[in-house]
Amino acid sequence: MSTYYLTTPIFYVNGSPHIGHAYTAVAADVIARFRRLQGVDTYFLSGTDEHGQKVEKAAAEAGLAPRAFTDAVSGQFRAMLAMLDVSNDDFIRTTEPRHKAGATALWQKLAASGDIYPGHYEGWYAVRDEDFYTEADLTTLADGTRLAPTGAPVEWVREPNYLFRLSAYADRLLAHYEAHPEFVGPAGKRNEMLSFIRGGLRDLSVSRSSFRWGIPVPGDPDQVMYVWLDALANYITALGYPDQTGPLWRFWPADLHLVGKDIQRFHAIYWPAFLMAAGLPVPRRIFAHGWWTRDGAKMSKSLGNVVDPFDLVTKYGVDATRFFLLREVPFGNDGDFSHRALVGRLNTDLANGIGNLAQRTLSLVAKNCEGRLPDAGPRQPADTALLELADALPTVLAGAFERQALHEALDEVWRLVRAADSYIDQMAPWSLRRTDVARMGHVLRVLAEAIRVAAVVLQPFMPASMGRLLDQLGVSADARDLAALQAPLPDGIVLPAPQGVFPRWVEDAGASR
RNA sequence: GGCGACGUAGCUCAGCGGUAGAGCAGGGGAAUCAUAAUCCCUUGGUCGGGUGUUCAAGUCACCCCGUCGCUACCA
Repeated sequence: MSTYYLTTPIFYVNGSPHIGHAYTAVAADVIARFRRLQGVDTYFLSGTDEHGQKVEKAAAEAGLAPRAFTDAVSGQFRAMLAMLDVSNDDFIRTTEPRHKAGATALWQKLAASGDIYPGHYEGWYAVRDEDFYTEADLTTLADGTRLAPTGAPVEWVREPNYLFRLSAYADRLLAHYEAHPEFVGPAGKRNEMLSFIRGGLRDLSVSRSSFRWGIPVPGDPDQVMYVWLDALANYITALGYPDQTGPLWRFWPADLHLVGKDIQRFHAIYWPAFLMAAGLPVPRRIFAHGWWTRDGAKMSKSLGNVVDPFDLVTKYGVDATRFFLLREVPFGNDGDFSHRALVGRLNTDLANGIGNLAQRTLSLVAKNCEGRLPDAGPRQPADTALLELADALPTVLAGAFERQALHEALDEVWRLVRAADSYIDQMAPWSLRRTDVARMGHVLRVLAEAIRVAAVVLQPFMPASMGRLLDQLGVSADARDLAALQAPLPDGIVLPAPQGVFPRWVEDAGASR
């Protein structure tokens, strides 16, 4: 049986979850659920990244010990996943013993092979920002003082550190990119990674001594591991690394690391280099999605326009939220969130679209077929045309999922929904009721089959709603994967009373925005 | 500054050498099974500007204008 291993980034716990985190998690969940629907042995990992200076600082500001702070924030991320119906198989925290042990083993492996060596990092450092800057970022004043872009004065500092021999991997990385054009997506991001590598790779400082909140460097208690080396290791420590004989190790290498575009480089360059150095296969694909703005403006805490995923779900419901995030914008592009846009999708695509289609079909069955699924009859050309569109859907969607073209997958389903609405209008079963009852039944049966296909393939996007729709279509709980679509629904099964799946959003009198 | 991407209907985008497309929004009509939902028809584009290659260019090349991304040790 083929396997599929996909991951979200582990979320950095220096702040609460926002729509960006929800987006990554939902997208990954949809992909994982689709693989399961295909019958693929799937493993889906999420988690939290809890070390580093920023977390140490955020904890101090909150008046908490780092561990107490990360326990709380990590819990918020876990709650977010649960609320969004995200079906991750595991949730790893970098503060867990299993992770620390695995990350330590990885370090030792890299040190043993000579890819980590003692050295020092030096550069322009701004004490006020607690950050290093490159020469190009700096402004030099008349008196020779150099300033960071933030206006903070910088000084040249030299910190003893362990370095990773990244420079030695440029050629191997380029060769890998060459041999695997699909390694990084979208294509534009791949170009950026390539030009970064071609621009020359310098050895990477992989330890820090300026703060304490991290995994200690083996054999050197004065240093902690660089958070990225620590964090990236989660993808293998969750599978049991360094033990490569455990039950989960079969999932390595990962099929897909889904990431936000801001952390592409760490995943597409540093991580594969670490893995090469450790003698492990590299992930098959790294795909970066875009960012959300809010009503056209950048989201930021200071502007106070951050979209809280908990609020979204409370207000619009889980499935409408999930659907909106994936339907509104081509996956990989940036998108804009607005109440208006979300309500537009909710009403047009869900309530007026598939919701209404199912309701009109099922209520005709309820009223005119004694609530039983009518038999399939001889097919007329229009029937065949609609059913062929439906039957092709699983394959078409599989292709879209292969490329993480989630918006395209939805687009394809809606082609079927529109075709079905067109079909029902042309066939007019409400007229056939008086002229040709048998044909009316056959038409409704064709519609039921088409809706069933749509509902099955939409389960990954809207698990709860599509579950309810499949209930109404009389599809048993164990016959809801792609393989089950091969068999027609049993004739004559009794269907429950139809009930709208997606109510229209009606603006309250008092509601603004 | 360097490298790269993009600029197509009001909006969001697809098309990437052979008579300009989709969804939404707008207009007209039909139907009445349905969540006043649906269906059909339709308005709308000198495909950022220019030069060139070609029998033929949103589609290739070059230049210009505009927008955006990357340009490493915060994540």
